[in-house]
Amino acid sequence: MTRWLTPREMRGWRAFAEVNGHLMSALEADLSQHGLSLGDYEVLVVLSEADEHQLRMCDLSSRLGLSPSGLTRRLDGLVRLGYVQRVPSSADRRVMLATITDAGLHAMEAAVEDHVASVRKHLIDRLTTQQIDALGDIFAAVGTGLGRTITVP
Amino acid sequence: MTRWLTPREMRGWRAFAEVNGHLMSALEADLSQHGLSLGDYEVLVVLSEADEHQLRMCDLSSRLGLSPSGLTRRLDGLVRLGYVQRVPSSADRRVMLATITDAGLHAMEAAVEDHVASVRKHLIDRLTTQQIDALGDIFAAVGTGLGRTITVP
DNA sequence: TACAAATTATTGTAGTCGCAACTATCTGCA
DNA sequence: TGCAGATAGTTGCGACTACAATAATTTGTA
Repeated sequence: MTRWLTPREMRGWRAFAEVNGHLMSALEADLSQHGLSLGDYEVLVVLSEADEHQLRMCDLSSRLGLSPSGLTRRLDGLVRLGYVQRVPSSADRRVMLATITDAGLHAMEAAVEDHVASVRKHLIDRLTTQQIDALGDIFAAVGTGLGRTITVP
Repeated sequence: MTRWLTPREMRGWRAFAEVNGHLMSALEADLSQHGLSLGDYEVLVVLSEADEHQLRMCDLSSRLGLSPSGLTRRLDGLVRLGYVQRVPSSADRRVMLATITDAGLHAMEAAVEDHVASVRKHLIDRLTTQQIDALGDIFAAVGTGLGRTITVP
């Protein structure tokens, strides 16, 4: 027996489903002025917050929700830009450590101000304080269901 | 002067940013058991709710957040499956009307039950009633900022 | 120790999408 | 009416991504 969505559940789901993509597109478009895709930017952010500015490929791909091959190609681009380096791990010779370079840190810093403004403009500043808390609660709960823990710096 | 994100704002944004993709991947994976991508499914839903089961390509691409060319290719696939037909508009010869077929309606109906269960499992049933309302309010507000109006059947 | 199974990363291949360019058609205004 | 500009859809092309297969290395167990 199927439990259909109630009108209120339908409204919540549909609003999310319909707006989600447009929101990400808007953020992506704003960020492109700095020559970075949202995906590239996320790599730089995650690496900049990692211990010693480096992370194993497999950990990074999991964090970013990318397939291993997807991350390999994404890193190819960032290496070409000089923002990231590949460093073989001395502890495990299967492992490549993705390391953010000084140039990568500078590129990220150059973009972060506009990016924060973009997130404010399209998302945060449209919400009340209660809604911002609810947003965190909602996606933390969903993330838990998906076996994810949210990382907040 | 940049207004940085407060810790609570950062938590809301990061939770959303980190979980969003994983949520959509989970829904996509569940739906793939019916041989449909989430994108294909959305086309069928939108067309099934449209007047006379048909929509102009440009209206459809806007609704789905796809570029015109992206919609052309997506429809190619659905036409090949027999789920959608292209019908030239008699009122405007530039226009092609995308029309859902009976086979398309059946394919959608065959998938909808599992899809609703999937949305419940990963999203709705993890939230309180208040959070479900908040989800609708939040994305309706964001959608308004992006010039979108949410459509609820 | 020895070897099967698991783990890590990359490459080949195919599917998807957006941008720019193009064709066809319509609209508005002189 | 006639024509410039706007609008609708498709196609070429390049970028991005996932899946499957592959190679290298490590781990667990007999």
